[in-house]
Amino acid sequence: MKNPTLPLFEHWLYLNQYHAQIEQTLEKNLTAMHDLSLKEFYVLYFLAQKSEKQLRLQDLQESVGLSQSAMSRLVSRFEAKGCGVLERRTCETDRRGVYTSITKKGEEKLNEAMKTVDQILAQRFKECNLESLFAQPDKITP
Amino acid sequence: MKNPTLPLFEHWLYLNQYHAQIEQTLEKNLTAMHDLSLKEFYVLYFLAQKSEKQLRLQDLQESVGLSQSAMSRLVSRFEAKGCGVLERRTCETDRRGVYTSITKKGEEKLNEAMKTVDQILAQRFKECNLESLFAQPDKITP
DNA sequence: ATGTACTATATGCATGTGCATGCAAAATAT
DNA sequence: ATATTTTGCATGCACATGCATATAGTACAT
Repeated sequence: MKNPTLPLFEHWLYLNQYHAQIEQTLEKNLTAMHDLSLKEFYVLYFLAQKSEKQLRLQDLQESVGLSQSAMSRLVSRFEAKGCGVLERRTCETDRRGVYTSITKKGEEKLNEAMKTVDQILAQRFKECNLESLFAQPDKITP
Repeated sequence: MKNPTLPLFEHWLYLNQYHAQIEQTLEKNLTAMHDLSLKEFYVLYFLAQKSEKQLRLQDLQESVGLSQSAMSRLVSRFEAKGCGVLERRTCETDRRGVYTSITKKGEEKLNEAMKTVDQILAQRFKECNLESLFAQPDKITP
């Protein structure tokens, strides 16, 4: 007797669309203005967060949310781009491991790119009625 | 003098992770329990929404948020799976166009799958402090 | 010390995606 | 009416991804 398409799902669709729009805007602007993919930006961000300015591939995958193989190749491509924001180095104490570290140049690039990102996020977060996204779905259509 | 990594971005990361987790759970469960990808499910949903139970490929792309070519192939593959939930038919009045329509069997499958989806969404929406996701970021770290 | 199990990353392969383009049908101009 | 432009979908191609597996190094058992 229930409505087969409950408003719960419509909420998800809305959230989905909202997320996709922001993601696409970030991707487009980072690429155009900083020659960075969004995921490359994430990598720089998570590296910069660490005081040692470096992370194992393993830790990067978890943070960014990619598979092990995808992250391995992402970092490879990123380093191969030759923009010098990133370095790979075999771990001395465990020579299976690979450390990826961000360079000074990388931190500067990150800071510049972060300005763009923050600007976009500020605008998007403002222009959208966020509360309605997460009003209790049950209470919207009785 | 500003902090180079403003909390605005952390909010985005949180939203991103939240979104990714739900999406992955939906994908996994739809595949396992109903032999449907999430995007196939979206297609069925948008078709069922229309009273005519059919849509142009063009309209489907927009609704689902895929490129024209991706949607063309998605529907092709979906039909080719042979589960009989979907039909493609050339538009009579404009023979360039293609109508995709959902079958009775498709609607039943959608309803079953929707139960799974709603169940997951209800759980995920509940177990997460959604308000904190969208508290005004400015006010969090003065 | 040697063999076995485990771990971290790299790589072959299949797949889904977007972009550019092709092709057929319709709309428009002349 | 014919030529040109536009539209809707299909398809070649390049590429990023996940899964499965290979490779190399480490840990553990005996």
